Amino acid sequence: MSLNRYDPTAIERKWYTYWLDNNLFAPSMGSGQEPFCIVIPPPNVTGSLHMGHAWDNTIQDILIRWARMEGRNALWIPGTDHAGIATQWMVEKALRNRGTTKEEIGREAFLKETWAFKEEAHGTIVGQLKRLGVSTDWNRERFTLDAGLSRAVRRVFVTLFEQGLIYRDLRMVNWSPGLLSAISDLEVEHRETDGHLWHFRYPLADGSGHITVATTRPETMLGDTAVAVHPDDERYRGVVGKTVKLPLVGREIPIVADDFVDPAFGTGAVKVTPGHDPNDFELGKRHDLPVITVMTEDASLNDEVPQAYRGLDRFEARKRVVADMDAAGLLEKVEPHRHALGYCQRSGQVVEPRVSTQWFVKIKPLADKAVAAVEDGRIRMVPDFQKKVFFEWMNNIQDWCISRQLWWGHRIPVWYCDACSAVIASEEDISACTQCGSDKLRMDEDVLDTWFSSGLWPFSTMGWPDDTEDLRTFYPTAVLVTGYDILFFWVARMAMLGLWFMGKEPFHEVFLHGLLRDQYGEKMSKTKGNGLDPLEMIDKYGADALRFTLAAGTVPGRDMNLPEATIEGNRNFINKIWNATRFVQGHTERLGPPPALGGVQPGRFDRWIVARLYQVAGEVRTYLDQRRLNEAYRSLYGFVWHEFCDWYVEITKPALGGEQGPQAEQAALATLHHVLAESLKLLHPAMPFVTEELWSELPGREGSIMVQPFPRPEHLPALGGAWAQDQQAAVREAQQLIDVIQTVRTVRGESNVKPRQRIDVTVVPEDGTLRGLVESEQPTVVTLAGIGELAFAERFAEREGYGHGVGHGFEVYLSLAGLIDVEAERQRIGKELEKTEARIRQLAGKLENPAFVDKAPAAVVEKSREELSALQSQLAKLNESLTQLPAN
RNA sequence: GGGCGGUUAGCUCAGCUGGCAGAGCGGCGGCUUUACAAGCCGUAGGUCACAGGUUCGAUCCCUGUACCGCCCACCA
Repeated sequence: MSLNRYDPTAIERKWYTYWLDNNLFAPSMGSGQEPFCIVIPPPNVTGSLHMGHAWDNTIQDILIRWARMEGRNALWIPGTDHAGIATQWMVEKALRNRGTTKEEIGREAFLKETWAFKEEAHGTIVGQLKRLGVSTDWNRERFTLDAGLSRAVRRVFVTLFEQGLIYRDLRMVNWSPGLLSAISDLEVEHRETDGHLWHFRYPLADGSGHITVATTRPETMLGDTAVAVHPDDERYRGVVGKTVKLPLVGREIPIVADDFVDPAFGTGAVKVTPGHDPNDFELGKRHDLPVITVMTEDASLNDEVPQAYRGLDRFEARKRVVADMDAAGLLEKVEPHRHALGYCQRSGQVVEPRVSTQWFVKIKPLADKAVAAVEDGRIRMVPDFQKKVFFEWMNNIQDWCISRQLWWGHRIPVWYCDACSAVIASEEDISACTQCGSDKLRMDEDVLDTWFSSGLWPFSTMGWPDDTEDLRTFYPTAVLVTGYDILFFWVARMAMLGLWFMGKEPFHEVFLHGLLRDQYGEKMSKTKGNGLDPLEMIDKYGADALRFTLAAGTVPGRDMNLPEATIEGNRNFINKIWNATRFVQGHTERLGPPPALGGVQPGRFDRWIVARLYQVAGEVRTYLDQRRLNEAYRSLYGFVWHEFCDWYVEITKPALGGEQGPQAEQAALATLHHVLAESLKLLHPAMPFVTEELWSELPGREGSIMVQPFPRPEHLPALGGAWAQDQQAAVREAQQLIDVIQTVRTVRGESNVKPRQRIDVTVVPEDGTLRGLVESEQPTVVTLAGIGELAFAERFAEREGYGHGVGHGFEVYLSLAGLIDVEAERQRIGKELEKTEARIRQLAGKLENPAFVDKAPAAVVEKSREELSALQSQLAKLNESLTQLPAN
């Protein structure tokens, strides 16, 4: 069968089904095979995947498919994350749209609702991943809330609890009034915000005057329990120990001295609200101040404040307090003030510091192990500079607040006994108190931070806490691929928990890619609506084009801009490969199946393209190994398009036309086939669908391209015959011949000679080697350069009517009588002269410098000398050519 | 307030042991060349942000400056 026009949608579904049906994504589990495992960063079941996911998964698929072709026991485990906050937020939003709330329908119904939501999102996500072509082993798919993973979560919680590394405490936490839950430090987003600094007068209780405090949060004054000044501040020396009467409230509160206060900021006196400010909370502890929480969970004022303010939202209350203070003549002044405010990442609400009882992980002991593993290289970071970022955070890490006042997630496996007040952590559900036997047990209402379960992902997905074959085979995983934006959220947690529970790092390498941006460098996001939708791009250009684009844009750690035009360009590249295959296929059908390489007598160009193929194969492997995907695919793209298609395919045309005898014909056919087939293999990890399709079209190819050996430079010597001999010479000679052809073409182009018009050419080589070379490849040179009569001369004096070109070690003269544009020619030569002269000055200067000649490596000096003399002879030729141009 | 990136062609970006600055897109000129107009041939375009330093030699290494982006951070 022969190929039609390239149409991605026509082939992609077919091959994905084929791969699944043939179970090609499962690990081979062959003994002696080196394992190579990746666990997918589980996408949130909140909706659909964006381009960032497509990027992340393309990289992983490339690494996995490559490893498979290298003969490794490759496994990629797929799965999804329940994403507690994010998912609950979406479902709550949906409920609100239906005019109800989760409280109204109750916990059980809400969870049912959320599971349904999850199922739908999951279906969408899996469908998208399949469209992208990911070769994950779907039989091993996991979900963070499934039974196995939940068991792992409980095991980890209870173990850490028993080790004293999980504790419950009354603390000031980041409270999200939008979510009605505590959130971790990492979930707080700091943003510079314009605010004000209000100066309030607090009258001294003894009537001897007032003290002025400065605050950005007037409403919290209703919860003030002190005023603080710096102990050394002369201005306030006399008032420390006195009390003030808190305006609007009437409470008498002390003036205390504390080092924390910065005398230079504001008035040097600060109101102290231990219930609503982390600093004040600490300060309050030092001075034994009462903690008054003046807000409800949704951040409106509660009954601890005077009647007039109760029930007001905190920002309403702020206005009211300022107005009332002003009315009382106690507002001294208001200054604009820009400061960083904490916002809840999910709900967007300003975080309200709030004292509450939460569960924490004492994280330092775990962090130390992770830092050590990165320091000593058990975990490698790509790019390397991310190590610094990692250490910075890990070395200043704070205890991790893991309880969330949500419903969607792993319930905290702790029971409280109302009879004996025991607190029991248990892996199994319990119905009676393990201390007193009472059945008056209450299970903790809260759930765990989502990242608590994702942190176990590299081993929970493999069946831990059971001792499974997967764990024994695939843990530690080879590489974790993700964006640098979740280094702390996820990578750090996996490193810590993996080392703690498995005793081994969860991955040998962390490969951090960047963030995707649009063509203007803006971060892609749903809210901005500037994101390219991966499915839309796949529909339009094919998954392979999208994947190749993402791969070729992958520079470790660097953000990528993704203009649609780039995807289009790469679709065109695929189209090029498609058509090259059609070309080869056409000749195969005509001439019969291609012989093996070992059975033909290769010509110079055959040896050249094969040598280049294996050079490129070496580069691709090296670059992939270094995770420099951009370089790997730049190299491959250039080879396939600009060497194989632009040159080699063109070069074979005369031979395939039978002009050079049966031997050359067979050699060309065999070489075309081989180079194409091997190129398809090199391309396969990046563009699996089209390479599989084209592979299946090549005669004599058996089985999926997925499991073919990835080409290596070492394969070249095994080809036998003349293939491995004098590769350098073949490459050098081919390049010289190409130079001759290009030089002729340039002169033709400058004089606007029609492509089909044959022109007589005289080549003036500097030595006999080149002449012999051109003569031996005359048919190729003549065809590709559009030459009529090809002649050689040692000197060529006649200029009139001739176009002149200078290449490396030769000149060409084109018989262009009547065609030559003298003025254009003069300008072109003039320009060439300038360039040559400039370079000569540069080189000569260098060589006249004794320091250079002395100190630079001999090879560099020698190279410069050679280049200089070549340029000088070129210069002479150009000058001669210029002076002999006809006057007009 | 600390820290990390970036600044290279009109645009988007490569350039990883210092030795002639590259690609894609876009531009310009020419092509119905029997795989491909999603193409082919040719071509123009750069003080590698700025200032110093190291070096025979710096886009690359060091120091500083200016912008841009990001991360972390409890000064009200």
